[in-house]
Amino acid sequence: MRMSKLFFQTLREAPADAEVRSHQLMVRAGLVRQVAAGIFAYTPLGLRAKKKIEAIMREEMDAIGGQEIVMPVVQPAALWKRSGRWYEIGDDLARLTDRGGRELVLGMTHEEVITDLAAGVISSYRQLPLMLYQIQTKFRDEPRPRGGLIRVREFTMKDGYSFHADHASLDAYYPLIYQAYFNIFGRAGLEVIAVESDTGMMGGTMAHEFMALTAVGEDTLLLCDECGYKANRQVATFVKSEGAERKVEEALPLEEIATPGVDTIAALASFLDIPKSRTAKAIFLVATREEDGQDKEQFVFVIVRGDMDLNETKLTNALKARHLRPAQPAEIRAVGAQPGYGSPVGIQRERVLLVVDDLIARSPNLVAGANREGWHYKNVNCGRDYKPDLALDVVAAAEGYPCPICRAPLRSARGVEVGNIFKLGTKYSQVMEATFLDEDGKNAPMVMGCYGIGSGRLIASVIEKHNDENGIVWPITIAPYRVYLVSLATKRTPEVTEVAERIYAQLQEAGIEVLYDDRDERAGVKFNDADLLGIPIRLTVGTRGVKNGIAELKLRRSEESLALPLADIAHQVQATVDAETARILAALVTEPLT
RNA sequence: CGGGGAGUAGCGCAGCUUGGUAGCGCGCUUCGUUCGGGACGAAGAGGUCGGAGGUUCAAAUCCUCUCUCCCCGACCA
Repeated sequence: MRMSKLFFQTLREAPADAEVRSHQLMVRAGLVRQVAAGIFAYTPLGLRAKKKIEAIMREEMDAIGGQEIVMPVVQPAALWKRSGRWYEIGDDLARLTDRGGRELVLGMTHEEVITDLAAGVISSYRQLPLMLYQIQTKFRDEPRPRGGLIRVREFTMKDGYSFHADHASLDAYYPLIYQAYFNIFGRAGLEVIAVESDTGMMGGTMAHEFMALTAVGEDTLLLCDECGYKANRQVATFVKSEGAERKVEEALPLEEIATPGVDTIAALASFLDIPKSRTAKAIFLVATREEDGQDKEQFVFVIVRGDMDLNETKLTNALKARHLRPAQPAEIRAVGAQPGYGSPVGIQRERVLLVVDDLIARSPNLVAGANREGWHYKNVNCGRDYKPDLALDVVAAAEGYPCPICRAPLRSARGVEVGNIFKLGTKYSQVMEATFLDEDGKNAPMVMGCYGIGSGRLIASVIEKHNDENGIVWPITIAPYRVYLVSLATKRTPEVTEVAERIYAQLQEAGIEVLYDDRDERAGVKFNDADLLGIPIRLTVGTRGVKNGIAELKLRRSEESLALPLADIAHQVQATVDAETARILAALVTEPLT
């Protein structure tokens, strides 16, 4: 491609509204342009990178038996009503009506359509297992897009769905997809870790998220450097030993104490000069739960130790709630509790679901609120002073907490979720009646798995990792072009143009993707753009070189340059392409499923 | 949805306090000189000042409403 004809624009300065590094670089290098909040257009260079990544996805999906299909973005609401998600999902699901008044949705994912599709085609166990995938647009009306392509509303996703005759077949397939995912990210030059994750509204029994570790990540991960335990904070567990150690302490009499103006845990601990771990934190929530096909709201009173935080995901899952929201002050008072001085002692017990963290049940003599402004109780004991409905692990793991496997301190890190895989089981096949006849001639629901990777987020994550002060440093496997050919010709040096044109033709003939900077610009402009665009191999043709019969080859990722004889230059460039590609593939690893 | 910030040329910004001909840098066009790490000179093009309403002789500037975008949080198959 000739730069003089390319639809692109490099910017010397980043747009003011781009804060995240990858966003700034993608806009400055002319890969994407923002159209609306969380909605982007890809321009030619960005699209080429996207297609490269998607080609890798196709190869890896095909290698494990995947068959590519395409499903619609606009889908009938009826399908979503059948799965129930029409009612479960809120405003993230974009809904519209066609001219005939029929309800439609913009697909935010494709479980409904694929399950319906599979149900229509599959009728026998002989057709299973099967894996179908597509690379298609999704639309999720996110409340807050952010970070350029890190979190958007419209995006392209590679989503795959596998169908099995039984759980054993899915269990056998899962490690294959797990490895395929490592292959995809590895080939894209992105190091990821797989962590256990919440199954969320997808449902299912097992799930992993593939996380690229970066500070701009939206998820918090807990990692153990000793034994390799890794989990999303939403599901991470840890060893709660401290409470057990104090179990020997005897329960002391309940005592009411004046604590004027002390309405936070931090203030309470400093007022009484005790560690936060000797206090109980009250959290008031309202859970939406389905009972007899009806949504019902339930006031939930949660108690965790003062030094710990509630993990809402754990609580939501434990309660099988659809949704949790903070309770309003009026709602809190209505059950007999006092905001800021909340206590399980003396509330209208029948109106609340009382949940305590299991550590609370084992921690004696805590300080808790007295449900009276300016007063607290000392020596509150679970079991003696109040009886919880549930005692289970509902607190969030944090940096330094003991690893659940080996007790070494956990480390926390931020990550971007670039892919995820779920064992769905029969969640969708059951409600949508996607059944087949098994070997015994009985109807059974298909067992499903689903597997997703966002293209744009993956590109952004790669750039987030691979850049320097001058611009992007593409891994050669997904770079928009592999070679950036710089001609330093001027009007007075037509011989340089001639050589550059010849090299351009030779490289193209050799099948090497080359971006030819034939613009009438000064050397500095071209070199700076080359750095910004980050094409892995730069070939420079100038007066000096031409005189000596050489062109200059420089890798974007290194400072050194190499003189290449003009004769046979395509072969030498190809060798460099191969070496750079091999360098990335050498980093691929076999990851056993943990 | 709560909190904070911003909308003036393709990009980055000034002008607004104190109302009076809409500006600067980069980029873009033409010509000339230059030419191996973001050249120089000259001449140009490009604007409903986010939108609507109001105050005023007069509004980018003051008032009201509204839309959009960004950041933090809530949220996030």
